Amino acid sequence: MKGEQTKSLILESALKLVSVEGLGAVSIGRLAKSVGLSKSGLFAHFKSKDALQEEVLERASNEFVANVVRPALKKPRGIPRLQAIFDNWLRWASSGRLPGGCIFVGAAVELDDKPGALRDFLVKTQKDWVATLATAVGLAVDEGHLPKTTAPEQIAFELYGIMMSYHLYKRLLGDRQARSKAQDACARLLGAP
Amino acid sequence: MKGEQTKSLILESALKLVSVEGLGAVSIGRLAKSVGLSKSGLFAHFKSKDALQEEVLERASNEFVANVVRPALKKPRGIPRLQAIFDNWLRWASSGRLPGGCIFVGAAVELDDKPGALRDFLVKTQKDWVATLATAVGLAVDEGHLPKTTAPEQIAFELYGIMMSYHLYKRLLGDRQARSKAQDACARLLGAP
DNA sequence: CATAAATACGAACGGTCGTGCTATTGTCTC
DNA sequence: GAGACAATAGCACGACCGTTCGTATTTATG
Repeated sequence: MKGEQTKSLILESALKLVSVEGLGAVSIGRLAKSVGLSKSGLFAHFKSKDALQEEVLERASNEFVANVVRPALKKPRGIPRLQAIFDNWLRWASSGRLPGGCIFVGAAVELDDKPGALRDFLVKTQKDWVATLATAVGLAVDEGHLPKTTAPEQIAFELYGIMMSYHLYKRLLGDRQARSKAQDACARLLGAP
Repeated sequence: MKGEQTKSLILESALKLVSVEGLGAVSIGRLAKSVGLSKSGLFAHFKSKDALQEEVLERASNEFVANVVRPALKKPRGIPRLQAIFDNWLRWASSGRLPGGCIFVGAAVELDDKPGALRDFLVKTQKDWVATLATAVGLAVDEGHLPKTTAPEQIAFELYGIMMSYHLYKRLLGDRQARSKAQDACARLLGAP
């Protein structure tokens, strides 16, 4: 089937466009032009714009797992794995791969007041993600890398915040030290009780 | 002049609408309907949509200063003032006043890749804000409330992150403990070296 | 190679968008 | 109260939106 590979090309383009302009700001017409298809030709691959957006989010989620989560699972449990997760996230959030930064940061803010299947899907992926973070922290406690009094969900919350702050400092404020600030914050979080 | 007070009413409505839907998603027609004006009648108050958006951001900034920054300045320098800033921010970020949450969180993500006067204005306000945070931290160091080795800009970065994480946990994930998580994170940041 | 199916195109639909015009209404000043 | 001026409404415009439909072209299948 050639359809599948065209669809994949469309989503590839959509991912970049969405990362820059946001989910709601990408129109089918402009996306079609960026891929070199006609509006209706592109539309035929998805039954609706909602479906297109959902597939974009799904693809982003898959890439996130492949680039951030999965590689880190090869590292030994505990701090090394946590550190790998964090480093991979930093890389993902500012790789040229997504020229506009992490899609989920944009989607989270855009959809937090917009009920619907799209929001539901996003919530699911984000809950999965913080659960993954918390689990990794829990393993670090088990390994004795972090004190037994550590609350994994609290650490996940703070890691999430560091990443968001990094995103903003780098992309909006243009802070060249954003990365080192994020790393310092992470080091203190994981290094001191 | 009646014009000014109508304009104020428009901005009042716009603030709420923008907080829920985002800057780019609020159209002049819908805003007009929500205020009870005709599209052109409303439009006449601003020479362009850009100008309208800028005035919305400016008003939000004024409200932010009035609700978050200024009241905290009455507290004594150091930890008490820092704590007040943080508490006020939490309240602002989830008061019914802005039904969709903090406007700047939305605007920051929406405008980070969209050059223009609007983005420039936002960057200015956000830099002011982190500078204010850092200054408050510096004062706490001067007062001896925080160790002399504290890096104020680093603490500001992390406070920013805690607030962003709180916003997301509460609004998107619907976490009822978001507030206490944010407070715990803040307590650790300001309470332990 | 023929044929059926999958894929892409172009045009058109009712809507909404931001933004100009021209009137008409309302409000302030003397 | 009348005249000047600010404020609002109504309407029209071109552009783009998501979506549908009929048709042409490409691809896969026998």
